[in-house]
Amino acid sequence: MTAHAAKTRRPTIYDVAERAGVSKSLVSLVLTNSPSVRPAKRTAVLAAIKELGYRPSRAATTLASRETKNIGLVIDDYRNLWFVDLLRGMQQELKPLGYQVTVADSSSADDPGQGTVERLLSMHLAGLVVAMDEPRETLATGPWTPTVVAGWRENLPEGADLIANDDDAGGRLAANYLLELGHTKIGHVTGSGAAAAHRWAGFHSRTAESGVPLRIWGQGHGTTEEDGYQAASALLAHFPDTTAIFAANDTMAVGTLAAIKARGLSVPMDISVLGYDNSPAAQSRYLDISSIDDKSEEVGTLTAKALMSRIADPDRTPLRTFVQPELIPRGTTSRLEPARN
Amino acid sequence: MTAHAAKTRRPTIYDVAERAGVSKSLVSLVLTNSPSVRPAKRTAVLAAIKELGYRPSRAATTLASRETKNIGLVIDDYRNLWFVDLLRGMQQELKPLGYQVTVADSSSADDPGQGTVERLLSMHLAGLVVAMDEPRETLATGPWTPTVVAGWRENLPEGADLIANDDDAGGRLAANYLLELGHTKIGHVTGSGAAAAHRWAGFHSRTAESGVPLRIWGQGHGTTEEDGYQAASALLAHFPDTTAIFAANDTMAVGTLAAIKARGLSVPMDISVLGYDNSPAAQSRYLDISSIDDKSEEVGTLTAKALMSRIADPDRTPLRTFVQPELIPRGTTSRLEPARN
DNA sequence: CTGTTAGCGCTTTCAT
DNA sequence: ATGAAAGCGCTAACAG
Repeated sequence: MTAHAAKTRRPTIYDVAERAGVSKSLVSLVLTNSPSVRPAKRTAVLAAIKELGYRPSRAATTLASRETKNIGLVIDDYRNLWFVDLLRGMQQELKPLGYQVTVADSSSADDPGQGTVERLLSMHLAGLVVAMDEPRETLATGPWTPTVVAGWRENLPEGADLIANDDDAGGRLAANYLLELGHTKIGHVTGSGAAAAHRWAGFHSRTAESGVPLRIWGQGHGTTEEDGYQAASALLAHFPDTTAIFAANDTMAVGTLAAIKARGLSVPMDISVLGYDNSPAAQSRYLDISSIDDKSEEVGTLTAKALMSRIADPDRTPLRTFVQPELIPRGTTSRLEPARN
Repeated sequence: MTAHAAKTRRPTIYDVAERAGVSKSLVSLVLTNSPSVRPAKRTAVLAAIKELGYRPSRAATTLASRETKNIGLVIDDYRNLWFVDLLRGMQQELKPLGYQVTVADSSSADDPGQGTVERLLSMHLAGLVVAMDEPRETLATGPWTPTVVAGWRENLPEGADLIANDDDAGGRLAANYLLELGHTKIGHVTGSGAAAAHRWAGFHSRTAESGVPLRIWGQGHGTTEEDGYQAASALLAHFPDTTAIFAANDTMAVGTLAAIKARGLSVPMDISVLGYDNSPAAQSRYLDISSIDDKSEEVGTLTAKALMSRIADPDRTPLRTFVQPELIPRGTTSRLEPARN
């Protein structure tokens, strides 16, 4: 903008029209990339826009056009990095179509969950993606906004699609892997939440098939690193001969690592540790944690597709899609040494 | 909403008024919490709102009231967790005032940086907070939106306030600490970016004062864990007698830890490692990395205050505020054993 | 206290 | 190809 741009009110489409010597409608036409605008006029308008530092008002545009290209993504905590891949997957699918996604975390709202959704919903969203474990209650999203739930399976809003990583299968994958490695004194540190519950269920069902008893700790508690540390510490205190521990998520796996270190044992020589999420922490060169990849990015692209298809056909029957997780072996797991035990 | 809620258009203030048997203005009054509404009418309106599943249109509200209570926060990557504390600090100050903050990451925009800001700016923001290191260019924010830059000091938009952690002081703090611990063979792994540059400068100025030469690695490269690993590996390959390494950030410190482990050395017995940011990784019970706390939350509250004061007085002279960092000693640093060397 | 009347900035027919 | 006019849903004076 030019130097004389005083700190006056922000320019409107009228200012641009006047400066370019055209009508407001013409400006609107170039704004929407209408092909039926003479090049000369178009450049004149573009020039005026630049000179004035004009930026269309999103509010006015939304109001007038009665639709937005915005889709909202609700997560529960920015520190749960799994949403980053989810987001990337969504963007990949959505950006070419001109949509933008706005993310909001519910933890910062006064009213956990509902407040954030409320706020997002008030902006004429084209669609809503809910990605939080443990929603306090069923979300009242209203029937006007296509919504898909990513990664959580309880209390789905009516009519919403569900796209999630198959935590049950992931749990079985984990159990199978540890069993194949020869472990039979197996522990599991878990916590609250639907995801943890399913991982546990899958894990348990597989170990049960092999007649291997499970040492479980952490039920009803949180899923932070500290929770993982506490649960693993307790587990090891009660069952010192444990040779493998499956943690409900990578963060808890780090806590488990701390608990093992605190007992003076080493990983994976004494105890194997397996996490879940294939988070940045697991991928860390230093931590190098064996983990189950929940394919968040794929969940993201499928979520986006579900959204698009529901926008096209609001009445189609709700989807229930489960993405198969994948085991990523790394440095924290190893075959049980015959020597031990 | 009731079961008969057909999938029709979303209800407007008119529908609510009609259902409650009042005028549109009255509905608007209860929406804005006007005290001059009779309780009976108010409850009637509230009931109608609930029954209809009505949600005010943000676009219309914004357009009509000519102001929003929205402030935007631009970051460069959701994985850079430092923004979480910044955000918390801002929220703490802003929420009581009724403002909400919308965060957007520039990495997901086609046009890095500018695209995101552009989008944010188009929504009648009450204020804008820019929190990214290494902006490609000066941001054209326009004079209509009060903006404050948090944590970065180059290429400030004209008229913007600056609130940042004092990286120079932090660097000096780091050097002083390592020196006090008795280290004299000191290394530094750094990377690109203004923050890293200042940390390095401060660190260097302090070691120089004590006549201690510095082994520096990583200039011009990135600041990821892998970058930290590479830089630290190279540094140690050239100067195997190094006893302490200061990393430009915690992530690089983790990479440094990996490099040290790869050489078969241990921390802090053989080498002390000091990070910067006091990130969740540093605070991890398992990693337990000594670090410099950049007081992001405080930067956040000051940022919010700067924003509020500028909204009140758009013409006040730009602030340049530096927050003093604090050293947090943890398990990765220790006094140099007299035995060694 | 409550209803009426103007717009907010922009998109959209509909003419020209 | 371009201009005129009519709203989008809501707030904000003003009257009653």
